Amino acid sequence: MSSNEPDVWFRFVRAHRTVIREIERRLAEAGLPPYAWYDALWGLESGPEGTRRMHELADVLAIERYNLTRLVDRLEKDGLVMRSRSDGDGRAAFASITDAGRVLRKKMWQIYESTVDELFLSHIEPEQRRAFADALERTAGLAMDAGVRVRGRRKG
Amino acid sequence: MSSNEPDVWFRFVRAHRTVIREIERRLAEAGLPPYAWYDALWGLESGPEGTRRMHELADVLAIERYNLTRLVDRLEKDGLVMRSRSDGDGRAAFASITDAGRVLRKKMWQIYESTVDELFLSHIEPEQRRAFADALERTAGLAMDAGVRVRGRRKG
DNA sequence: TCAATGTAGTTGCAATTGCAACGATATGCC
DNA sequence: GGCATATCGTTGCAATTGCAACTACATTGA
Repeated sequence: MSSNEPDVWFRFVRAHRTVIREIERRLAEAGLPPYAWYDALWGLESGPEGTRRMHELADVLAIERYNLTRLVDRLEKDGLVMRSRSDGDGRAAFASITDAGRVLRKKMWQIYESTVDELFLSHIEPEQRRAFADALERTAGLAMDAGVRVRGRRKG
Repeated sequence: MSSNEPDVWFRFVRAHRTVIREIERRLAEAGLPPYAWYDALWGLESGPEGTRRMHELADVLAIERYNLTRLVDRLEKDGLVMRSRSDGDGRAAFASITDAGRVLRKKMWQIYESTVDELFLSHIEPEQRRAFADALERTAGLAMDAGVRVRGRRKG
């Protein structure tokens, strides 16, 4: 069954699961919120004024919008994020990271970064990181072209 | 914030999500079961006699045991898998793929393989696949050593 | 022998996710 | 303008997942 080709993919999936699982474990052990919160907070903090439109944040994180809605619900309930609405486009909704959100993100970052370094980055030869990163970017980008946004009739 | 180092990881996560999402989309479109079923069926079919112990299969797939229990429940209900028990160790339970399971796996494989090829493999230069695969294997392996199995008191 | 501890698999329940559909706007076209 | 169509964000409900506890069996060591 294609002796070694799809093996890269299988290993990819396994590596993803094991690293994520370990990050979750260490965060929980430290009494911190789950992995998904970090990504969302960073997605906002890296945006202009710590703010992004909902659908844009969903795209950045590559998660579904209805899931983002409820993730932001949880973050908002904990005071880590604030919602607001646009004057221009009546449909638009924004989420912004709060000061408390920034503090928490930094705290999570310590565990997050060290775990990724230890379990993931350290196994990739430095001179391969660029090639690796490029390939992954092409992958994600093309995957989105191929289907993820087709729902929105971007092509077809 | 570490300008480009963890970027590999972010891209890794995004690539994973987008490819998985697209696989799920195409499987559903073809009226086939979700991605997880494929992996489980292949995990069994690739084992001796198409059979594995439950906890072994969970390790191969890098998923939690309680999730495997219920995944196998679903597969069994559809006649794709059969459970059996060991004579020797009274705790042991096995799962085996059935003929129907093999047929379904092959059907899913067509969509699965072409999607992975198109969205993932084709973006990795052939001469980098080995390095890529090796790095991923180290990653997954070490992650397991580091924590995943610690629950079972393998060290510490 | 038998208590203490470890392992395998499962289950109840709560949290999260996926799907389909909705209400509210916005845009294109006549 | 006004209708058809598209987008945005959300919600109800069903399916899946995560956590903690439990049953059953195995192993260890006094």
